[in-house]
This record gives sequence, structure tokens and C-alpha cells, in this order.
Amino acid sequence: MSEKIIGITVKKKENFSEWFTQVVTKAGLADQRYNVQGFIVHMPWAMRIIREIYRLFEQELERTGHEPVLFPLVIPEENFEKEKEHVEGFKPEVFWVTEAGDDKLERRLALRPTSETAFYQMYALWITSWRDLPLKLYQSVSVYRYEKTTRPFIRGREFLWIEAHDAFATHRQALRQVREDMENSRKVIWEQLGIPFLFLKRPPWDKFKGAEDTYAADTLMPDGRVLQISSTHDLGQRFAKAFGITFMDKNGKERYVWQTCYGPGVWRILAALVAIHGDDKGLVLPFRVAPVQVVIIPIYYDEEEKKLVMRKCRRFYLKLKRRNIRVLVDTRDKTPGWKFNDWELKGVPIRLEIGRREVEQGFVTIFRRDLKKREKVPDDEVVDRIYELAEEILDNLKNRAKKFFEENIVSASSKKELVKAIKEGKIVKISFCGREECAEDMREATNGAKVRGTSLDFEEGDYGKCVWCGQPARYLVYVAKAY
RNA sequence: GGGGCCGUAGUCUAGCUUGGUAGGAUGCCUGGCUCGGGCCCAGGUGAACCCGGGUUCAAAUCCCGGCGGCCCCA
Repeated sequence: MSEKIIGITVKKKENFSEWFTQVVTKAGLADQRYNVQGFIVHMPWAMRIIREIYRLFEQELERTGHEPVLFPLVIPEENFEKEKEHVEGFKPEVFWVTEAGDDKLERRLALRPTSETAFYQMYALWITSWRDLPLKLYQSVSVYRYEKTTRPFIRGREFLWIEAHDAFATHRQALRQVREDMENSRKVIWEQLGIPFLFLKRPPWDKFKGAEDTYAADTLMPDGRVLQISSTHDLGQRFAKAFGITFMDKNGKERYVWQTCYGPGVWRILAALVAIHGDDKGLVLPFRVAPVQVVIIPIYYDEEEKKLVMRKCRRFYLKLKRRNIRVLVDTRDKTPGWKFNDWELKGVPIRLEIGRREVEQGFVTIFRRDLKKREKVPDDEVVDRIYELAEEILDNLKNRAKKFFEENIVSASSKKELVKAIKEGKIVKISFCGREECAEDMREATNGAKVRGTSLDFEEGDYGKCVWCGQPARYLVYVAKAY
């Protein structure tokens, strides 16, 4: 009865926006009541997941030769102005610090919207010889952008990400880095978190401002809109020239470095994790990033039974703890039914139910969150089964997500087909002329569908006629509505 | 950026049209309960109604401004 007002009250498929808002609030991810638009309080359950996501990326970055740094939050205006296209692109979104105490500051300080202009003036000081290259540094920080419409974890005025800034002696090495960044994203976002995505080369008008080329990962949200969750940019030598980042090569010749930057959007990856794996009961977390991986629910009716049951609970708690599994015995004074619902809302992947029956008959009831199924497992097989389940759950989530993703990528060979598919929330592959005006016209006529770019292995050529305007098509592109 | 809805205990909400002692549910605290799917029973607790100004004998209610949130569309 009262379930209606306590749990998630809408279905993910029927009203995704509302469902997402409710999950964010009710699963204890964020409290949006902090009274500045676009700035949210990150609650413990979210921070624990975010920390795990960070750990996965940082591990991967460090494995491939990056080191951690922390640059200042503020960037003086003169740095910020150095790369023309970059400043034009970001200026409308910058928060400025203009006063301190009673003084008006002589020069305004930008709150970093991204840190190229902070990093690269230092790179100019640090890099002098070919021996200093490559230089690969990253930071895990929040950045600030004055966005008009905000949504928790999807678009904020303050959000969390990682930014890696790399400098190389040659363009070839820089391009290899772009590949490495994509591989990093694949390993973490797809393999470990089970979020499928397309890596696309963005059209020229949708590049990162200040980059030669932008490559970005787009995943698909349940409402049919794509979400960019990570991007990597070939910066060429633009910033090197703007900031004077040069090195002496082996022949004693002064050269500009070639740069890349990489930004996995940790905030948005959490949003995708919530949106893609979650169901009508709430979150569904992969074992790897779950703050609590196994929750043990004791079930008893009186003090004597409690003693028996708790002894077994503690035994399994210690057993799992020793294996570094994040485990918790829920001793709260609530009914088991209440606890079941609570942990399902929070997405805990595995639950052990231990009551009189389990104690007397030497088994444990294991419930898996992703399929909402129970199984009885003999005591001495429980630990092994948990390890198996951790993998099975991830595989299942991956398969489910992949199926949804692939079913929603379609081709269209006519304007009509394209419009229809977009309306149905698909990612649509079409032949395309490559003109910005055509893309713009398409966007207006379809209520916002955008050309997201070409696949990485794509080669320019003759692809018949542009599905939208009928002119000769030089490209195959993916089109979708986006966040 | 455009349109709509909204702000009343921790949470959800009634009251606002027609100004006059703010009501319920849930939560929280006590106690009880075979407590295995958001139980159940009894008692208790909790709100100067988002902020600022105005009209009035009197404002949650009417007027103006601000802040914040949500939904739909771009």
C-alpha cells in the first residue's frame, strides 16, 4: 500500500526525467536543496560510487604513464585570453571572481571551466628539451560553467571530471595518445561499468574550442537522447603556439609540442550508470563500484532466534570482510521487507538473507539485484558463489545495456525515415553532405537532432546522396538528439 | 532561450478562489507485535507556511520583487 509513496513512483520507460530525479533523491545520491542553481550536495552514496569510478580511471591513466597534479581553481584573465578560439567558445560560460574583501580585483580571475590555459602556461616553463617529453599529467577536480538549464549529474554549473593534459614531440605520438585515451574509456566505461557507447569524431563545427579534432564517447539514455560521457582532443600545436611551449629536439632545433587532452566526465558516467542499469525499483550497481557489495539481512522474531541468526550473520560478515568485499550486516530496527526495498533502491548487487531456516539447514538465501532472483546456496559454497555472481551480474548488465543500445541504432535512407527514427529516440546512421548549414536545417526540422560525427575507422568518399539535402554525400554520420 | 507547474513539519500534502486559532499521512521517539517484501496496535513529538517589501484591524491566502525546484519544448 504505502509502497506507492515511498519508493520510485514512476516507471523508467514511461517518464524517464521524473524517474531519474526520484532515483537521485531517494537512493541518496544528491540533495538538490542547496540554494544555488546547478550546484548540488553530493551525498555519501554518490561519493562512494564516484570515488570508485575515479579509482578505475586513475589506475588506468597511471598505468599508461600519467601522474597526478592539482592546478589552481582560478585562472587569470590574461591566460584565459591567449588562445582565441578557446576563449570565444568558453567565455559565455565562465564564472568570474571580481572582488576580494572590500577590494575590486585588478584582474578578474576565472573559475576554471576546463584547465588548458592553467596547465599550459606552466608547460611552457617545464618543457625545454625533447627529454622532457612526453609530459602526461592529469587532475581529478570539479570545473565550473555557467549553464542555463541544469540537471543533477548530467549538466551542472559545478561538476566532477578528470582532465589529462599530454604533450608530445610529434603529431604521430599525439594521435597515438588519442587512441590510448579511447582505449582507456573503453576499458573503464564499457568493460567495467557496462555502459555501451559509440566513439565518434565530431564534425568540425562541434569540436572542442581550440582543438584540431575532437573525438567523443556518446552513450544512449533511456529517453532516446545521447549523452557525451568522455572526450579526447587533438590540440595540434594551437595552444603550444599560444603559450610558447617549445622544446629543443635531438638536432638542436626548437620546436612546438603537439598536445592532447582527455576528459572522462565522471559526473555524467555516474548519470549513465544510474540511467542505463537502473530499473523501476531504483539503482542497479555493478559489483565493482557498489559502495556496499553484499548486504546481510538477519531475519528473526525473538531474542533467542536473534542470537542464533546473528551468529551466522557475523560469521559470513567476517568471512567476506577478510576477502576485502564491502559487506554490511543491516541491524537496523526495521522489518526485513523494509530493508529489502531499501537496499534494492540503493542498488546493492548481492543480498544474503539469513533466518531460522538458513541456520537450521546450513544454507544461505542469496538474492541478486539485477534479476531480482533468489537462490539457496550451501554455507560452504557461498563465498565462491558471490565471486561468480559478481561476474554474472556485470555480464548480464552489459548484455542488457548492449542490447538496448544496438537495437536503437538504425540506418535511414530517406528524410522521412530519419525523421521517424529520431522521433522514436534512435541514433540514426545516414549518408551526409558534410555541410554545417545542412546539419543546422536538420536540427531545426527534427526538434534538435544533431550530427554527432563519424566512426573512427571512417574514410571520406562517395556515399551517394545526402539523406537530408540530396547533395553528394562525402560522409556516413550518426545523428541523434542529445543532452 | 521559450512555455507551464510549484515552494506549508525530515518527507508527501490539505488549506489559498471568498483574508480570521495551519489539518492529515508518513517520519522520528516510547512500548507492544512470528516482524521472510516498504506490516500492525497504543501513546508522544515535530511548521512563526522560501526570503524581502506592500495592502489590511487582521496575510499561508491578495499585490510587487527576489531566490530556489520540477516538467515540457528549443
